[in-house]
Amino acid sequence: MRIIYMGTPDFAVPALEALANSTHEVVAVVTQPDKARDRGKKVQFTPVKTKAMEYDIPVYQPEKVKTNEEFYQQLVELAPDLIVVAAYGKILPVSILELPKYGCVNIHASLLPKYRGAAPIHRAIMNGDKTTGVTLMYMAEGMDTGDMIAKAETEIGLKTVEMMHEELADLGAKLLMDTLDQLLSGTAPREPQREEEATHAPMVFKQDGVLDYAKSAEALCCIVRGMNSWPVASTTYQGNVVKVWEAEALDKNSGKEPGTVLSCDKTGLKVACGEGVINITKLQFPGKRAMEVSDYIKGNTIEAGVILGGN
RNA sequence: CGCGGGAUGGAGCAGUUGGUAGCUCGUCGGGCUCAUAACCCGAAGGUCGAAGGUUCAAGUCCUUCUCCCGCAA
Repeated sequence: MRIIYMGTPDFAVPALEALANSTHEVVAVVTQPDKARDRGKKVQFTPVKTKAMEYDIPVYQPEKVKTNEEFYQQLVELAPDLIVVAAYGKILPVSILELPKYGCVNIHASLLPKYRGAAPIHRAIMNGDKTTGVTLMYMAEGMDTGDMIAKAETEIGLKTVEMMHEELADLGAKLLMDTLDQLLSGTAPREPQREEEATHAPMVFKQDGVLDYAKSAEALCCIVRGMNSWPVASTTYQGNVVKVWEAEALDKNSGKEPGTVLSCDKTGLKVACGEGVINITKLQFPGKRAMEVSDYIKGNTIEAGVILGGN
């Protein structure tokens, strides 16, 4: 069978790899255009493009897909039986959704209908959810609103976004492969989403990771994990933006004003919160690399009593 | 050539107007102690990111390069 794969970031790589290694033919990969990003504005390929090139699969990178007749014609000529999408990053018009004989399916990193949208993994962790998962679904016009085909659930525990990304990417790939035969014979199940249970997971920005010590230590730790390794939680110390990579909630109260540094030693940087105490164990100062607090204090000090956050 | 920060013993940092390279932690040895991640004494360990230049003399000034980091995307 002829399959077109559309995806962009690392999350979309495992499923592409699984398909490429299957008995089916991935006739084309569609991914976001190369962009000059990072320091020195170097042009970088998307992870999916890099993987596609390893398998010598033709890569398409249209700037626009909505009203792009030329791109649509290219897809028509490729005559796909199925289109698989995973974190592609652009909205597909109905004309494309209806093109393949067996439809367009999407791998979404949440247990739909919860966390529809751009940052489902981040939001699930930041909200302190116990579990999350991946959902394989048929694509519809709305944002992640299509009928569901299969799901896989997993514990969040103390995992960071980065760890969950990897895990869910693999789970998603597995889900796809387990269901592929049904998809390609038109016998896959279809379960409509319960609209009333739907929630949205908007994109995360740096601003979302600015620690507000009025919150509970528990909640702040979820944010820290939900922002690691991107965009990374942060706080302010003496006018510098300090990134907070790792932290744990301590089950005790200080009575001090939220944001007050209680102590800073090799066991961590303890800060008073609205509820509980947060123990920051790994941070990063401007121009420096991330380091354990136990390393940081070998040549620096953070005195007890100062207030972090300054806002 | 997008803007800026950094590269100093294993780790984290100092190093003033250029003049024998320091601090904290760690490591090793010894001591104190019922004991210790605590304390005391001592030791090892650095061609100061690389290459050139200026100088009587460069971690410190000039040039080029490499790598790392933040912002912006």
